[in-house]
Amino acid sequence: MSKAERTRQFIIEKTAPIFNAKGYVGTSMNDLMNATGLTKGSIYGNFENKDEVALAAFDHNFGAVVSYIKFKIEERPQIIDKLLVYPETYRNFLQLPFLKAGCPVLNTATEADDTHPMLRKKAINALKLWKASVEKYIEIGIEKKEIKGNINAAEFSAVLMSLIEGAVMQAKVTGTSTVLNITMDFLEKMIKDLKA
Amino acid sequence: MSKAERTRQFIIEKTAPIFNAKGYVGTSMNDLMNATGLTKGSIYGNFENKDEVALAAFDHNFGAVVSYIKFKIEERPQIIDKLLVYPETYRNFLQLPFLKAGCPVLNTATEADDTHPMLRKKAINALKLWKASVEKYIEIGIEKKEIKGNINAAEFSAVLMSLIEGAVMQAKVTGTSTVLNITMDFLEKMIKDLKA
DNA sequence: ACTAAAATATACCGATTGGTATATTAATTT
DNA sequence: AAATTAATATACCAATCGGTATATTTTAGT
Repeated sequence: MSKAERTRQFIIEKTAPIFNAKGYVGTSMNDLMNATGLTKGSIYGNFENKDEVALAAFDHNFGAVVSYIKFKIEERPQIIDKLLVYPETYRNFLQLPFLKAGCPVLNTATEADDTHPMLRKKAINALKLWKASVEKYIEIGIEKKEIKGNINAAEFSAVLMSLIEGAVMQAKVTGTSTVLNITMDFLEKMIKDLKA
Repeated sequence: MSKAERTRQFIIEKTAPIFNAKGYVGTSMNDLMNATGLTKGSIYGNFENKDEVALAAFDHNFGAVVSYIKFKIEERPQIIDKLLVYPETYRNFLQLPFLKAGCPVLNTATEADDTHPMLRKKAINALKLWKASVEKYIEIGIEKKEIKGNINAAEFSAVLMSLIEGAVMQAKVTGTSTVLNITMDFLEKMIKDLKA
């Protein structure tokens, strides 16, 4: 890993939380300089423009969530237990360092939908990956007879994702976890109800 | 209604959709001038600063949703039918002029949670009103024996709101309604299941 | 240790930001 | 119709925006 590659990674890691908290337009080059301790010339030496930093920051933020969840899922042998990772994770998202500014997909989607096509595309793709992953587990669960055969994977993933994103939004803005906990309780019941 | 009051209202109506689409930081005074056809001096003659326009714009955007839903709810005598207004409305939100830029509560909450305390407070209050309204209908429904007695109003409102907000976010960013329709189908089933 | 190249800092650019003081126009009152 | 007040437009402000050209420093290869 060259010096430049390390610096690039350093910039991404330091600025990613700021982009997630303040959004794309809300984050200035000055913010990036303060967060990294580097000067503007140094940042522009490693990135073409602000867009490129923001896009890399999103990948980093989303990647952190994905790898955390993936790790927890892979620890568990049973499909139902794997799916329970989602409510368990988001129930405590305010305490998780890479999620305390909120879900990067949610934040990026609501800001970029009408304003920033490239970030929007990233958010769309993240949703697609998440959906595909949940559906795959449902299908595997059905195959393995761990999940009832009549479960609709597309419906279940839509409900799971909507519940999480909607509850995360409410918890983040209010600063309280009551609605989040109630919603995650409901989701856990739903997941356990999948059992064949 | 004085000229000034009419102008103030005019500014709010013309700029509210822009604030909802581009967000608070993403909307500039220039945007407000273009949207109204008025000059900066004229806008500042009717509002103290950009904040005051943004706060009034949020009230207007949220008020539009509330009055639309309230009207539809009041048309229906049965509690279950009243609650069905929510999925019916949000299922078509991309076609409704005051919602086509997305839910103002969702948009404002995700932008303002870490950045703009006054807008954040407005979003929190909007959620509180929505929650109280849903819970009230549940309680009335139970009293009137239209809804099962063992239904938890707090749980139901949390799930209803999370499902809607999460699905709206996904529909808005992807530009497609499949996930939204699936989720609203699920919510409708849940509401019909409340029946005593 | 010397040199070439890569990485970072400095100083600047024009454009735009939110905001204001003042001039001008339009509406209201007498 | 004249005078007063309210509403709007014009012209400007300092600060900040994202971005760049160039100078300086640091790193890596010989």
